[in-house]
Amino acid sequence: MDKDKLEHQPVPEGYQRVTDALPIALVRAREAFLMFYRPMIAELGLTEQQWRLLRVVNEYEPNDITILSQYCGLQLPSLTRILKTLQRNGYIQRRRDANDTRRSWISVTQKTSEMTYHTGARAAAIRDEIFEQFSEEKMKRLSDLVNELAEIRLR
Amino acid sequence: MDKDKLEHQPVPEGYQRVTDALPIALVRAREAFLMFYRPMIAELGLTEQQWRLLRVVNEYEPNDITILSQYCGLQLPSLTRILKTLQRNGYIQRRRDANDTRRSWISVTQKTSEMTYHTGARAAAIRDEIFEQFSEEKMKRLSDLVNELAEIRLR
DNA sequence: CCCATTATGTTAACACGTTAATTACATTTG
DNA sequence: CAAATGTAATTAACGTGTTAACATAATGGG
Repeated sequence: MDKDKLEHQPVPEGYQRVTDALPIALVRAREAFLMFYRPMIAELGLTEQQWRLLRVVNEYEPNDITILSQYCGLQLPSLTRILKTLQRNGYIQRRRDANDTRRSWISVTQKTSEMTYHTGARAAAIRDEIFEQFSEEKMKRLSDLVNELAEIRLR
Repeated sequence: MDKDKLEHQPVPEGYQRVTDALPIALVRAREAFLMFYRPMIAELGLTEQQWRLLRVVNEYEPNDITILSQYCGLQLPSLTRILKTLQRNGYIQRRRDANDTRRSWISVTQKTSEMTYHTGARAAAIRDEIFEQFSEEKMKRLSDLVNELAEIRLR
């Protein structure tokens, strides 16, 4: 290989500058967005993933762990751990499926229903605060594109 | 999906359905995108974060750890660990700043230059494959929006 | 100069991400 | 119906994410 070229960092045909890399931008965007919610989630004594899972279960209960995994963007091994913690702390409950004993049905407890209800207004206020810096219209355009990207698959 | 569940779960004014939540969509989009690169990164024997960091250092070397942290979207404690591993495996080198001994200057080794050079074409091919499912034009629109969102800040 | 303050990392502790292997049960097939 | 295959969830092992505490070095106002 031509060592002189490397000293000036030549790039092959089609090389993409790393600063254009989408995954990094996605991580940073998520980070900036979540920053607004962290104080609230921390006050509840939850992690961001626990909060995410509880909101999903709250809306789509009862449901099995595989489906929850897809809705939350959390992998099964993570979910196993998180559910264990949340069950221990009284946020969720599980029940074995009678016909297929491999499966469990997950649902929230009253504690979670109440928490979700009472934090709703505050979460909405935070969202409005975000809209002041990033309009609802832009957010809509972004969501559509992001959701579409989330659908692409390796062939 | 049973949207009537909320009958027994009234929602406050302004409540946002969790399936509309942007952070989850961002995670899933990143996941879908990265799926195309995982085989290549795995073959190199690197993790996704190590790969990300090496690409950044390769383009912006030498640089200090705090700046790298910002460019990569990796936090300092993570970077400390990753740099330790990468240095042990001969991918990067560090040098103390003479004027400010707290700081380190990170740069790549020849091993990394060569790797980056040789994988450039394959990475470009993967990107083209992605463009078949998600056009370059959409990608541009998405990147712009995502980068703008990444700039918002808590006041 | 000196002390308080600020800046650059590192360490520690615990939770999550990722892959592979495993367990246990269900379903299909020969 | 038994063997093979597939599926739901867990476990294990290791790396990363996140927060707080820490160590050390630079800096700026008395």
